[in-house]
Amino acid sequence: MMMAQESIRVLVVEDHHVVRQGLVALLNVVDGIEVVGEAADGVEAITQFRKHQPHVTLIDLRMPRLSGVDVIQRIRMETPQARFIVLTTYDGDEDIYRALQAGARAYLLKGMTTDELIATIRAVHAGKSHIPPAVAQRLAERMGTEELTPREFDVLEQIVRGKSNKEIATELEISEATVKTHINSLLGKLGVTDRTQATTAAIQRGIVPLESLRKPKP
Amino acid sequence: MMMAQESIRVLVVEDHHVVRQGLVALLNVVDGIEVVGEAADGVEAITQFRKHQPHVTLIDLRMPRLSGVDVIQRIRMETPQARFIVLTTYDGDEDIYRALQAGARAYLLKGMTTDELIATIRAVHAGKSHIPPAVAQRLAERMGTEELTPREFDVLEQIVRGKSNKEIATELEISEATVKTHINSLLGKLGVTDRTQATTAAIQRGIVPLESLRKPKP
DNA sequence: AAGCTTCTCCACCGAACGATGGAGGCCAGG
DNA sequence: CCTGGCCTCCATCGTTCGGTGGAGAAGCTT
Repeated sequence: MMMAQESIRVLVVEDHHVVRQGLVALLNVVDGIEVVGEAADGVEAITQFRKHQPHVTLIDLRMPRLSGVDVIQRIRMETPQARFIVLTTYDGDEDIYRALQAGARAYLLKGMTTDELIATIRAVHAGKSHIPPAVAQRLAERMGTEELTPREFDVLEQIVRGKSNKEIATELEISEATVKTHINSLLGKLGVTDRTQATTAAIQRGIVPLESLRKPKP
Repeated sequence: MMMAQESIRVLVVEDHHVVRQGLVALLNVVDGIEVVGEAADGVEAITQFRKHQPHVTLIDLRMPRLSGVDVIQRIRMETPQARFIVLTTYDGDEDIYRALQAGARAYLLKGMTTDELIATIRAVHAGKSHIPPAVAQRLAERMGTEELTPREFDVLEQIVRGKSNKEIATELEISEATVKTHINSLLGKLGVTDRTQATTAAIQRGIVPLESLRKPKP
C-alpha cells in the first residue's frame, strides 16, 4: 500500500479503552495519518512519546496517575515543538485553560465528527491552532477573571464540601474572621454573591472537581 | 466466513461519534456478535430498534432529543423482552437508578475493558443481569432514600441555580414561608443540613444535571 | 527601602437562613 | 368516607452569612 509522502505520526492518550480503540480505528484508515502509539495513562504517555516522537498527540485531560496537563508540561520541557490536541467530554472544564497555557494547540469535544477530528489533526500538524468559538469565548472570560489565591482555593474547597465557616476555620486552623475575609474575596473573584453560587461555579468550571469530594481528605 | 450458530444481534445507541464507532469496530470483530444498527440519539434509537429487533441494545443515557431512560421505557412498552445495557461515563448518576427500574439489565462504565463488554453482552443475552458491586451498593442506598416531591425538586433546582429564598418564592409564585417549608423538607430527605450541601448532593447524584444550569429556563 | 500581595485577625451590622410547631385545602387510594 | 400525602401559608427564634472598614506581619519584587 502506498503512503502519501510522509504520514502524520499520531500518539493517542486516553484511558477509556473503547474511546481509545475507536480513535485508533478511525485514524488508521485515514490516508496520511498513522497512529504510532497508544497510552492509557499519563506515565505511559510520556514513555510512549519518548519512544515514538509523534508529530501530534491526542490527549485526554482526566487520567490516572498523571493528568493531561502535567503530561503536556513535562513533555514540552524536553520537546518544546511537541503538538497537542486536547480531548474532553465536558466543555466547562477549567483544565482546558491550563492545558492551552501549557501549550496545547487545539481542543476537541468527544462528540466531534470524524471530519472535525481529521481536519484538526492536519491543522495542528501544519502549525495552526484550532479552538472552537465557544471555547475561545470562555477562555476570554477566564482571562479577565482574577485567579484565586491558594488560601482562597482551600476555603472554596471546604465550602463546596458543605462546611460552615466555623468548621472551615477549625479545618484550616485559622479564625472564623479570616475565613470570612477569604470568602468575601473569593466571592468577588468568582463574580457571585453567596456560597451556594460559589459552589456551582466551582463545580461547573472544574475549579473543584467532583471526584475530589468523595475522599474525606487525609 | 462461517458464523457460529446464531449471532447476538446488537444495536448501539450513543451520540459521541468516536465512542460509537469504537464500539461498533470492537464488536464487529467478535465471533458471535453482530452489530445490526447504530443510532446517535433517542428518536433514531427507536426507529432502529423497530427495524432491526436486536437481541441486546447498548445505550447511552445522556442523549439529544430523547433520553436513554425514555427510550428504554418506550421500547419496553411495545417489546417487553427487549434487553438493554446502559453505558455511562460517570458512575454517580441518578439516571442509572431510573434506567434499571425502566428495565435495563446491566450497566457499564465507558472505562470498561473489551472483555468486560463482551462478557456482559453475552450474559445479558442469556437472560442474566449484571450490575457491578459498587453500583449495586449505591442503588441500595438510593432505595432507602425518600424521593423528593415535584415541588421540592423545583425548589432544589432553584437553590442549585444560586437563588435566594425570596427569589425562589418570586420565581415559583409562592410565599417565602412555603419555600422554607420545602427546603426544610428536602434537606431532611437529602440527608444534609444546608443549601450548599444540598447543592453538591444534587449535582453529585445527578438530580439536577449540570447542563440544565446554563439555560435561564423559559 | 518601598511597594505589592497574601495571610491573618478584629468589630459591627443587617439580612438571610434553618428549625420548629402549627394550620387549612386539595386530591387520590383504601 | 377518611386517611395520608402534598402544597400552601403563618409566626417566632437563634444562628449563620455577607458586607464594610479597618490593621499588622511576612514574603517577594523592584
